Amino acid sequence: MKMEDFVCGEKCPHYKVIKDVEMKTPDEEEILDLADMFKIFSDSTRLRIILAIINTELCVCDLCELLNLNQSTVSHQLQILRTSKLVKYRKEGKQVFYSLQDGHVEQIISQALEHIQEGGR
Amino acid sequence: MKMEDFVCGEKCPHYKVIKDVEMKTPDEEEILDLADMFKIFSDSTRLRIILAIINTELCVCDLCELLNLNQSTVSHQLQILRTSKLVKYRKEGKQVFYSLQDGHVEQIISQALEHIQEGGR
DNA sequence: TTAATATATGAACAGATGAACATATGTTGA
DNA sequence: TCAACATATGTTCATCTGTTCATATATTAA
Repeated sequence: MKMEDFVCGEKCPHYKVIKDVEMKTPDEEEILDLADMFKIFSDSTRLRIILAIINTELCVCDLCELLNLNQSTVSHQLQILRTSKLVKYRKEGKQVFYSLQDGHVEQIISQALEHIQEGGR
Repeated sequence: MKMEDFVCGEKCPHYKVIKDVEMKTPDEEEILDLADMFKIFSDSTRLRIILAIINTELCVCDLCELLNLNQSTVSHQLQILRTSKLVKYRKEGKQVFYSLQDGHVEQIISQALEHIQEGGR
């Protein structure tokens, strides 16, 4: 990046600071992955599914009951969670039991929950 | 919830488990707030802005340069971040410097980043 | 006051997304 | 084999979201 490229000319740019930040920032691909992950959590239906199976494995039918959603909606969201490798599943006859892939998800969510609970300020 | 309300009749429902999960799950409002928070993080532009100001306050112009975005886009996203109380700002003449509201955001993001970096598995 | 600069905001448009419906797949037992 | 059940998936539609363009506001200096 050259000095002349700055929109604000020599008036505003904090050139050194920018260079510095550029160094420390995760690369583009990581940021996109990160955004994708948060996108999964950004829907309340998916979040409710995740919270439901945080300590217990549940079958699709249980999730429908618990969350009062129709089966199609639940299955579609579970597919998204499967694709993003956030949940694992186990088949038992006709039923499929879902649970969280690992503890990381739980940590991320409970951290965020803390932030919420500390009040809007 | 009554037994008869179950879609799967007496075949599938893990009644006790469901009751149990219901107890431990955060209430609706909290889940919605949580989803809203993740929604903020779910856009790569906003995420890049957040990551940029994670340790340094930056003016809008700096952010435009650093992220190679036009000024309108940055301002719009900053408004969203302001509204959700995730950033604070400080005016200095014509410029406005933005920084993170508190350390929680950083923690949530770095935790998620760890998850990403551990590989897709 | 006027011009230049930094930021904010309104409107419009393209693309993304979640829910619902219909239907398909797969499993079990008769 | 067939019927019942549990789950998955394709499609459509209404809604939401991010970006861009144009313009407004605010601050500074001449």
